[in-house]
Amino acid sequence: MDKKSVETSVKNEELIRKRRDQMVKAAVKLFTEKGFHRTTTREIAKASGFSIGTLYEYIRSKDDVLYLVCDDIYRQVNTRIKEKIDVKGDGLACLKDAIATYIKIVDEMRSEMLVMYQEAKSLSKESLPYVLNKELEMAGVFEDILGLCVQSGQIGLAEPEVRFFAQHIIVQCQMWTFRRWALRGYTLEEFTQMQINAIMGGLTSINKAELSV
Amino acid sequence: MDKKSVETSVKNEELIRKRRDQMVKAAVKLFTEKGFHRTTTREIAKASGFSIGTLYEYIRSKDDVLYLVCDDIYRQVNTRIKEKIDVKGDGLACLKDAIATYIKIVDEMRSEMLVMYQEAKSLSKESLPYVLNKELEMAGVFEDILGLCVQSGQIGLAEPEVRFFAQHIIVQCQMWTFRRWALRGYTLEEFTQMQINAIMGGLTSINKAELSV
Amino acid sequence: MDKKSVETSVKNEELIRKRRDQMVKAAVKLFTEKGFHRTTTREIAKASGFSIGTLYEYIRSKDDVLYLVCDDIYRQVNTRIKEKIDVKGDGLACLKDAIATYIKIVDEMRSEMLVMYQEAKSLSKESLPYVLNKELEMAGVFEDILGLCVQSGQIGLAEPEVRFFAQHIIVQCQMWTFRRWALRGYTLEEFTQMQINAIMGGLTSINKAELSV
Amino acid sequence: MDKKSVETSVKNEELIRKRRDQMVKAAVKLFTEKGFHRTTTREIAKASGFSIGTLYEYIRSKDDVLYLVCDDIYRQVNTRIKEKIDVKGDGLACLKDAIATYIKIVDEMRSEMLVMYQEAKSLSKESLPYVLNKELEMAGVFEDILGLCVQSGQIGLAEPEVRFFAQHIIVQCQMWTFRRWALRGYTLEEFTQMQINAIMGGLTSINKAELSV
DNA sequence: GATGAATGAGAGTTCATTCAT
DNA sequence: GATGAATGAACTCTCATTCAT
Repeated sequence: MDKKSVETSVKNEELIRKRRDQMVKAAVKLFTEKGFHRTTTREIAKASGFSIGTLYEYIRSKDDVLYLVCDDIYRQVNTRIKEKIDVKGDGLACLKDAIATYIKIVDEMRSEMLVMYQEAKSLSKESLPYVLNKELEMAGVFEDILGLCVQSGQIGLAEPEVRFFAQHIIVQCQMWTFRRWALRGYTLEEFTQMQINAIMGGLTSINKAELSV
Repeated sequence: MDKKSVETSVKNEELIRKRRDQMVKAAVKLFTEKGFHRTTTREIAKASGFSIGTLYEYIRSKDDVLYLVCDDIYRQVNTRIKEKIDVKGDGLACLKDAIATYIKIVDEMRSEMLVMYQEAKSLSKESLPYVLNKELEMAGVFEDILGLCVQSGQIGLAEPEVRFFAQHIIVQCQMWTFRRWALRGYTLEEFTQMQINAIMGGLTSINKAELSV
Repeated sequence: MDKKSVETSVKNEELIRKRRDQMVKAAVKLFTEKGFHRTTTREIAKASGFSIGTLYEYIRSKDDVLYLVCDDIYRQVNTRIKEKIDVKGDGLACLKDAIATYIKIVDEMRSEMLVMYQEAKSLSKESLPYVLNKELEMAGVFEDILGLCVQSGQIGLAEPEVRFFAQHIIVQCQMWTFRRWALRGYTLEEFTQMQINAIMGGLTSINKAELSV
Repeated sequence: MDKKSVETSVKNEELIRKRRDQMVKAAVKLFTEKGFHRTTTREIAKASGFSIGTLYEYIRSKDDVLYLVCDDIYRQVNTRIKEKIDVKGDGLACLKDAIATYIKIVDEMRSEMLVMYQEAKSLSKESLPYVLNKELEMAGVFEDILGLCVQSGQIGLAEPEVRFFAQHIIVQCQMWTFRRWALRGYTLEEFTQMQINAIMGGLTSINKAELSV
């Protein structure tokens, strides 16, 4: 299931892309302000710059809008990650860079990601797994980097621990969006530094910690 | 603003407590299944065991139900925390216990907490700060424990770092609810152990980590 | 159909009178402020100083309250008219006095009468004729006075004209309630004087007027 | 604030006019039968010939219907008055004609005006002044005619008396709607003749009357 | 392809009335 | 006689969706 899977009565692919861009942009703005359920399709159409009739030429239902929004956001996030994060060289250095980079991406796409985390639960039974999969794909990057560290002997983690740690890291970075209210006092730089310390510290000292538990 | 602040036309306090318990229990179940917006007041009334008219004798609007749900959950979580977490003795040992205990509470109240994190954004402008405050109160417990560690010289953190770390810990523990889909492979015990390793490792090695960054 | 016709489950007549007085007083106040339909039975009960359950011990339905209110108002108006208006002596002088007196009564019972004229249409099919009858009874007083004038030869009106003129007079006096917004500029005295001039002028000159038409 | 001030989600002005005509016509009928409060929006929609959804495309709330009804009635009344009443020539003759004409208009629009006088009180705080203003506008026509009489020396009235007398006349004419139940015995012609006698007699004899009071 | 008027199921909420206590 | 919790029919209003133009 991918972007094309949302059926359309319009044939011109170029136009579809254009209209959906307008739509997603408008929807993210509206969902950010008032949430998915409190936003009406009329509002989405109006903010997109076309009529309600036209909106329904490019989607089958309001749920499709949410799906397109989530899909678009993941697309962007993944693109940026692939552009900016290289999985090679020194494992730990690579990880540190990746964390900083990912937090920066999270910061740039703050509203979008917040919308996604708050509304994803409203996705249809069919769309949700697809979206969660994209999230796992993203986690994969961190798993790869952690794998690099393991391979080079920098850290000692079994496979299940690697998977867990990737999630651990992602959640910490995303916290910048969903716990914003509790982090008002910190700048992006401070937050980044503290997260790197906390995460990487935890990682490198696991063996010692395990002994002491 | 506390529980009593939601106005009622019913006067019998005992009855109010009873009916609201029924209501909150029913609402949590329904919100878990289909979310706040997709649940109708009629469904809440029915699941509570009384009529729609009776429901509205105990609340003024649907939003009140959400508020009562959040309020009730925090009340329970805080009660359990105060019952089970002692802030005294060896700081690090205390912290380890606290993490394990908190994760256990999170696990027991999984549905409730999930509902809260997903729907809190729908709270009214007046209720939201109240609820966020309860969350900060909860974070306070971890700040206190970290303070204990700092005092005893077990870890070296400045005040802002303490506040940050408390949030860091809370988010990691709560992850057991909102990232459940990504943690299917782990038992509660495994998850707890890994989090303790990750968090406490990170903590004790911060000085070292800072040097190496 | 009279006051007693509104059935009660309470037997003590004294109590019935007392409770209904409270009720009517409260209802007039509320109906004045927000109209019959926008006033709830709960509000009436509360303003009356007893519970909703008690309210329904003294009425069968909300409509009964309106009936009791109208009935009570007519009772008061008629009592005052009978107290203060004498149908004897010089016809025209008597009429002039009656007009002034009636306007005074209208002024004293402004809110009550306004409520009645605005809400009477909501009376049940059975109550309305009864209330309208009371109004005709009131008009009867003016018919009697006009009869006095005719008998003494002061004015020359046939019977149908007498009936019409009584209505004409009553409407002009009541105008002080229902056209208040258009009469803001006048004092009660000015209004009274102008009405007397207008009405009595019309009356005494009818023969002449008829010729000129 | 005029007809257009009631917001619509429909853009086609022609259609708005048409639908609102249907709506007002239906509403007047229903309000006449059962009053504003006892009429439901669904009934209005149905009687208008469209669905409840469509009704709400042309109004924002039920109150708007009442406003549109009142506005429409005044529009019609004023149009007819301007068509049929000329303020020129012999003052008294003009006045006599105006009274007869206005009573005829009142008779033609009996139900409409009755609705208005009974329900206007339910208009919103913003609409009421607008509607009362229209009524004063109407009174202005009679003030002008009376002014004509004063100028030509046919009657001797000061300005405040002129304003009062205009109200006096209007109320007498409208009485044909709101006191119908008391005027059953008279034909329109009889009523008209009697009112002309009563009003014009009062008017022309005022100087004389004042002396005798 | 684009439009927007029309639809009606369904949502939240109110309130007159009842009846066990 | 008094109380007030419970009831549910009925109300106003919304909004996703369709389809003729």
